[in-house]
Amino acid sequence: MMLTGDIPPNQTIYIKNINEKIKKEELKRSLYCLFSQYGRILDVVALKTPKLRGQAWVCFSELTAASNAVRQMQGFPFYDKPMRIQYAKTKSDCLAELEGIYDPNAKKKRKQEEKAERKKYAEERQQSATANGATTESNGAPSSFRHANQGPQESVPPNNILFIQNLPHETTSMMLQVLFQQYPGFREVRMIEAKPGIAFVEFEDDVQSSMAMQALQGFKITPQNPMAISYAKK
DNA sequence: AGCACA
Repeated sequence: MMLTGDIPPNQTIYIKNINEKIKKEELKRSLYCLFSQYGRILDVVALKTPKLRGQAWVCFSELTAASNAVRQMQGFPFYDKPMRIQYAKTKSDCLAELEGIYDPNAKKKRKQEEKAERKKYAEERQQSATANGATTESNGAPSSFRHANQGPQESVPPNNILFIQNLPHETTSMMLQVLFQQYPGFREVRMIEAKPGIAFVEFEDDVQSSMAMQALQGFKITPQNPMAISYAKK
């Protein structure tokens, strides 16, 4: 019995039943966060046009990553709605490009109204330039954080609350929730308006917080922002 | 429910 509705395996997964209230850029980042545990992500595509809202595509560099994601993230509570995941029906352009078989002119089935829609969303797309790590793997100087110095936190003993630093300023607590709730014992995310770039994530106990810390240490929401996770000072 | 990408 095929859960994927008779669609043959594809390196790209198609996700539907996504909460439509989430803004496009946040959505893409969250998807990137959530799915990069399965492998390298080449691209995340999400459009808010009437026909395409509530859906997204995540393109992996390996088919096995896509397969694992389809199975293991099926029904995952994403912004309060269970994800419905299938393989994509067609090959992503980003893959076709890699394989040198990408022909933009082959897409002539496009209708006028679609063009109009695209135009409408064009500017929005412009300012999203530096979104996900996939396309922007700059191998410059290794992470020069300026850690918001939280004082002598060198030897904080393990506890159930994690302290997260070096987050991009646009990070929302919902994004972090999506990321951290994958780990058992997750309780809540707390952020402070006046202090962007940091967050506190509470777990039921220090074993569970430690697991999450280990799993997500250095996780990049954007290529420039590897998370620095430590235990919070009590 | 809905399969796109300049």
